[in-house]
Amino acid sequence: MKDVRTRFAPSPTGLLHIGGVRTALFEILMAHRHGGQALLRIDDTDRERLVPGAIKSLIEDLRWVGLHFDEGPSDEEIAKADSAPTPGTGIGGPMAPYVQSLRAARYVAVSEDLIRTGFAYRCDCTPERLQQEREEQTARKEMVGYSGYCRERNVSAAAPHVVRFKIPANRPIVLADAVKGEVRWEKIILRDPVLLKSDKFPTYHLATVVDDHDFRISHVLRADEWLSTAPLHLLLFEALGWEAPVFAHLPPVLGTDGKKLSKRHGATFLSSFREAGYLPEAILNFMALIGWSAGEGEENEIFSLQDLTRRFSLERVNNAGGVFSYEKLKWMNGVYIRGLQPSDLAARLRPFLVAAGLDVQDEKLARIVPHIQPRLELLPDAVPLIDFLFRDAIERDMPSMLKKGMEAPKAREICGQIANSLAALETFDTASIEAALRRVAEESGVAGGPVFTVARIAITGKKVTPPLFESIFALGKGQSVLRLRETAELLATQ
RNA sequence: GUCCCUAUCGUCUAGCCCGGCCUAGGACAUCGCCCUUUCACGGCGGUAACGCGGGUUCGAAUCCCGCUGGGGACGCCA
Repeated sequence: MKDVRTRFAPSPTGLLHIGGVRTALFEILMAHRHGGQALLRIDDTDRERLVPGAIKSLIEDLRWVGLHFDEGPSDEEIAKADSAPTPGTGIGGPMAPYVQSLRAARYVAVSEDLIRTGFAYRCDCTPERLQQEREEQTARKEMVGYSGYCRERNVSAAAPHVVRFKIPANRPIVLADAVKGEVRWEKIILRDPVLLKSDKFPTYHLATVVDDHDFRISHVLRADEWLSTAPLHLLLFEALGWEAPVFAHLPPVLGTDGKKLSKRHGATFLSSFREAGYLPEAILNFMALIGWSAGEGEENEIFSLQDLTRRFSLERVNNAGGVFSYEKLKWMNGVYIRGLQPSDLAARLRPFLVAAGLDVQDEKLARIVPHIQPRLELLPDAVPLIDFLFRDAIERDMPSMLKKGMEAPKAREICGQIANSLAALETFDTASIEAALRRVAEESGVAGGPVFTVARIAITGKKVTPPLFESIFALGKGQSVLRLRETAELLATQ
């Protein structure tokens, strides 16, 4: 396959949705698999729904998740298109501009061509008139859509108007979709859709066709919901005398109830996942698996972006929609966390610890990270596990310490003994700490388990913690001894 | 109402195009056991699916038809 070029064309109306992440991923996988380019195009033709700063956040989100486009809007373009731009987010490319509002004149020119060649016409029907038509059609249980009233009226270009495409009657259409296979329409359901709005901006239909042609897009990968408008797009390519790209309609990402994934199902914005402590690598891997699979003989499910790029194929894209499982994503996030270099994990953990109000000390963090690594699914899971390292005062779960026959006086004695033997240690490392604790257990005639529980709660305050000896090592000798003595005093008053 | 897409364990899916190797494989979740100083990780094992009805065929998850279920589209939104 030659000159593969794909595009991701979000509209700057808000934050990047997780479903959009999958589309963007597939665009990139497809292009890069074949040595081509993936472009980012900003579809800002709906002037009413524009959200200031949205272009910037879209690009930042894509960058954070590890999706890097080869061409896209430059800083200058973003500055022109977005009332709240941030320099440094631009991408740039040889076919600028990549923002549709900056190409507005091009769409007007194409729509004029279409009128001239008889494929389109001006229409000045009022919204009220259209509304009325729709109501009547609904009442008659007919297909709703524009009647074609202005088709032969030769509406003047001077007055406010829209430009509509003339849908040919009874014209069968066949789409050779790269994932759905051959899709046929005996007749087209759409009724003379608007190409150019009265504000002279194009609708999606016109803009996407013109741009996919102008940017030499070879493969259009887009969500399933676009399938029903594909005949229109095919007709437009034909009317314009342009070769249509290959279409590939991607199966939808669904919520647990089988409906399109939305806020009701939980977090859907990519930024929410970032804030919840998901790793970009895990998100990408997981999203790839909704709608795509490696195929027969492959039982592994963990794929880096590079693996995915090497293996991706439209043929292996599924037809049916898939439910987004937060549970499985979490598991996969844990897999990726476990695969991180401890220093890397520490760096990713840091902001979450700080956000939780902890006074993070990097040496302690570095000591404990390898031991919490297999215990994390989400980054913030670390907070309750290691907050004892970064607080001066801790709350102690005394009821859990004094369980299963462990009496307060005995616990107090154990705390004292451990404090003494830790204090006496010359080399303070996990091996010597372990030896010391085991010795205390032996001398006090109590099994290791109960002794460790006493120590654990005395030092960390909790019954669920990282491994004890490593925790003590990370905390440090001074603080550990201090906490044991504090606990002994606490127990004296019990 | 019209049109289009779709249908394998609770979930993601392999297998389907090229019928027999499928007593339907893997993963998440779940249950049990092992490991173990807590909690995890890890290991082992279990429960669990071809939507229904007709064909075609010696033989169908795989091919054909119908039904049903689910989703989407029918905007001067994308």
